Amino acid sequence: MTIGEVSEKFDITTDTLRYYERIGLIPPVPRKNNGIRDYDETACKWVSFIKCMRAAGVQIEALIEYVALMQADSGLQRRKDILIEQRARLIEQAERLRTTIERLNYKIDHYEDLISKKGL
Amino acid sequence: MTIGEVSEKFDITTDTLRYYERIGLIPPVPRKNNGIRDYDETACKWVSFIKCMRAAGVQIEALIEYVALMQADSGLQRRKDILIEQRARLIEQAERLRTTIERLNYKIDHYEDLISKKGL
DNA sequence: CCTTGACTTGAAGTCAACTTGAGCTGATAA
DNA sequence: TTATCAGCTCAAGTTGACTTCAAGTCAAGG
Repeated sequence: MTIGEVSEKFDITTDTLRYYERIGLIPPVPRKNNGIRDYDETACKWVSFIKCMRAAGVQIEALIEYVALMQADSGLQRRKDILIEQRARLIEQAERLRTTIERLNYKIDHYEDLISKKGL
Repeated sequence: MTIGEVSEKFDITTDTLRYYERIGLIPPVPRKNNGIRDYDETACKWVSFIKCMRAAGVQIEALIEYVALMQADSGLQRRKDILIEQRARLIEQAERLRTTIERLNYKIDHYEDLISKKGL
């Protein structure tokens, strides 16, 4: 797959894909003889993984460390720890979202009351 | 309450509190004769509300508009719409978090397998 | 042959959301 | 009394995560 196709597929600009690779957020993508990136399934899976993590707000730093360990095929325990820590962050964030949504629900109900009363 | 006390209470730096007020993220805080901020209950409630919203990732822009309408005591329907839109965003984000946490769970389980096998 | 889309490095630009610094006042404690 | 707080303002700086630009080269398709 060319970078253009991957860009379409995951809705990430080619610039961002190259940027991600440059900073080590995804491992080096295999190239054709002419040096053009040729995304294989593994590369695509990385893109998908990173996209998912970033969309949830996982920090680039943590992902870079994870990807580096992955490439070195080392730090099994450390890799697991990174994922556990990031998961904990996300769980916290999910809880914050929950309470905030609650608060908004309450306020919105209040507006509904006010607006319906205005009509009388 | 002084800005310092409010800062302690909500764990927001005094700088950030002043910044929030300056950009209209919270309404102007009442002052003492000498010009020093004197947070009353209303002001504290605003701080609490904004802190909650920001922690969940609600954009400053939307909050500024909301606060402005609130001060003008106008745009009842618009205010409600802002809250509804922001709530929708948060619900989407909560869903993204959910799927990402799932994905991490899966990967972490996988690492548990690998690590336990290594011991054999 | 020329256009198109790929590629390079490296730096500069952008945007949101703070954070810091400069330079001030006025109250309090050693 | 000196100095050290806490407060004030306003402008400028920082950070994270891209995004764009310069200034090219290269290779395949029409």
